[in-house]
Amino acid sequence: MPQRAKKAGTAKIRSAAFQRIRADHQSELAEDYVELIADLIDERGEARGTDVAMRLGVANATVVKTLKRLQDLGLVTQEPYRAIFLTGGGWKMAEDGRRKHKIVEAFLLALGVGEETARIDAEGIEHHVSEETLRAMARFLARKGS
Amino acid sequence: MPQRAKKAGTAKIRSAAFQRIRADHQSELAEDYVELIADLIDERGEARGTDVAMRLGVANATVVKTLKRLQDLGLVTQEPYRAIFLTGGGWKMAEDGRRKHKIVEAFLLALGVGEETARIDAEGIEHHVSEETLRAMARFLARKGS
DNA sequence: GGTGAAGTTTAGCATTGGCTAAACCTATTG
DNA sequence: CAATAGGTTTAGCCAATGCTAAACTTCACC
Repeated sequence: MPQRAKKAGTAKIRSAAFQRIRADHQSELAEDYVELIADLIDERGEARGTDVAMRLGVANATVVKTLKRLQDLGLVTQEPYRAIFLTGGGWKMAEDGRRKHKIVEAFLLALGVGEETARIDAEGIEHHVSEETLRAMARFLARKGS
Repeated sequence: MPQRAKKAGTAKIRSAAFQRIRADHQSELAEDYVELIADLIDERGEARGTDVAMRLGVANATVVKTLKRLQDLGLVTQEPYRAIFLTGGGWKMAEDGRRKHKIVEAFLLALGVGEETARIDAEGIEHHVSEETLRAMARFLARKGS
């Protein structure tokens, strides 16, 4: 007794996009953390919770809680009251994030977007671009650069 | 007693990006809902909770709960066991989302990204592009089209 | 008009990611 | 080597978003 014809197939395909976005959001925070920790280690030799909290704009306690989760995920290691380190997996994720970020930001700049905006938008976009889109952006940059 | 020189200004600017992303995430779900409801109303005259749930790929109960919040936000109206309607503000938000989505998707296609990927990526990206970036994308499309 | 299937809501639970306040280490400095 | 300031963690709260299972409406059909 369908009140209407159901485009079931369409619905399923559509929902896939939303499901991917929800999954992305889950990893997004993790990526932001490890990327930031990697930056801090590179910049100043170590990453402290307070610095992470400041740069992310959240409270200290929030960082502690999230780091616990990241530790469970095998991305970081940590002793109480000590600096934060990345595991192999953590570094891999951080590098991947930086790679995406660089491409997206460079691409936006090449598109004519201002520096400040490019950096901010890249931060939001980097977690939602597929490899295919990244390749297209890289292609654009190569063409433009030549 | 700084163990190191603090680039306080940089930290503040950086955290702004993350704070915007967190804010974006809050409105993101709302936008997805109203956009989807608008689509359903246009396509078939009314939006039912079940359809929304199916297309988003979440459980029915989740939709009910979220719609309650959207109602509090003044975006939708609803009577129990009845279809869902958008308020003026809801329509405005939906239109804005569709506008962004269209630009981003068309832009990705113009970049050479495949249809399927363009649609999925656009869904994720549309909530994170500034007006400035949208203008740059529109400019690109205009140039390309001419 | 009664009945049953489909759609909707309620209830109750889990997880994530925020917060503040208080307790707790660490390490510089006097 | 004690005091103390600053960094870190714990405890306990809240809101949002997801779920399943059970209760409740609606409506089409007999």
